[in-house]
Amino acid sequence: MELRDRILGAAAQVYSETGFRGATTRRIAERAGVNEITLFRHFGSKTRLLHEAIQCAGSTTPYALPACSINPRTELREWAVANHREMFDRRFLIRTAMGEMEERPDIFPMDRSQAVCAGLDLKAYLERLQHEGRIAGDIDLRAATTMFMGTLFADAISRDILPSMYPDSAEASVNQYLELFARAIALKEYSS
Amino acid sequence: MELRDRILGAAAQVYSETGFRGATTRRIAERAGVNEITLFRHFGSKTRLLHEAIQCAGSTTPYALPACSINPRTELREWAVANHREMFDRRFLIRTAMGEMEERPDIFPMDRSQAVCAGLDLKAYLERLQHEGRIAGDIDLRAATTMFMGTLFADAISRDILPSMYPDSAEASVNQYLELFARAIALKEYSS
DNA sequence: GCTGCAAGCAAGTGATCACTTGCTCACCAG
DNA sequence: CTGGTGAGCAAGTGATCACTTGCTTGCAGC
Repeated sequence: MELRDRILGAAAQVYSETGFRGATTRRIAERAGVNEITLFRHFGSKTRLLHEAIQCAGSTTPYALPACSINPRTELREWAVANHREMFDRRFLIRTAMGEMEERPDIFPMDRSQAVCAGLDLKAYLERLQHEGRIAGDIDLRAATTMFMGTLFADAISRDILPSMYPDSAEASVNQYLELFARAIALKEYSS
Repeated sequence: MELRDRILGAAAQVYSETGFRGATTRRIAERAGVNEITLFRHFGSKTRLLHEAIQCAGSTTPYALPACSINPRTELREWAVANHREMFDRRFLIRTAMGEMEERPDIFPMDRSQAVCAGLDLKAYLERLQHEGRIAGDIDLRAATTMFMGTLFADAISRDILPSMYPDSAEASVNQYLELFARAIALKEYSS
């Protein structure tokens, strides 16, 4: 089964770099160090191969926020850093897939993507905090969640192509976003 | 000159939908209602045509913030709504161009894109406000700018493909973002 | 040693691509 | 009436694409 995974990895990589049309079976086979015919014997067609490869490369084990928060600031920081890194590592795939979303909507399962799941996780976490009175009651948590996720997302997929806009390190930037976010939702520090 | 502009418009449109490889000269000519050969007579090659078309479709007249602010909240809202709308209208082009950025870095002048220019404008505006004491002095305005621009950007390019994440209207969402942003930077209301 | 399977190799097929050539047609100025 | 100009049309060229066929090779189990 090692060969199959090598092909899938190569396919996802080539797709991320050149898109569906640019990911020719020749290039994928060459990248995987495999004869072109082997692709067709294993996956039938280029479409099926890429579909499976992207599905596989896009799936992720989400980094969850704790059900019972002790130190929100620390928990949010670790969560934000982990989520940012995950999106940053997949930035090539994300950018390519988003660019081809209208033409091939089914190739990347956006509605169960990491960004959406993480957003739901964050919103539930913030609602718990709000219920405990640690966040001002008049805050629209859906907008706050979307804002914070959008900030992390935009940073992760733009950082490498707009270096002048992101001079600080990823971790430092995430810390600054978190600082601003905490002020926006009037997050109360833990009282110990 | 009407025909030339029609070709450029069709080229930008087809590129936005299908990317560089998918934007065949046949499709562009068909969309423009023009013989395929006319493209080559006018622009020499597909590459030159698309280059000019994207350059043209990507250029924009920036909506500037006032040099002397009277009502920051209102000024920021109008600015944010205008910038969001501009990015939203160009979302197809932006997504496609970002997806092909590594393969064809020169086709879309990112470093002078609307997002970057608007970000610089916003940062200068906020610095003026901070100098006037209307924004807390310990706020990192670069991070704040990046956060707000990132929020607007992520909303504009994700809204149509993640409707579950953006149930509210664009204008309502921008208002909510602005509300949170004002809290984050501790923006003081105008005192009149 | 034999069988069966997984993979490689050589060659080719029809489609599509960007781009070219040679010609025609309509229009407009002098 | 004539010459030039800008556009269309028909046809074709070489390259590349996804995918197929027929055959060979290496290897594991019996």
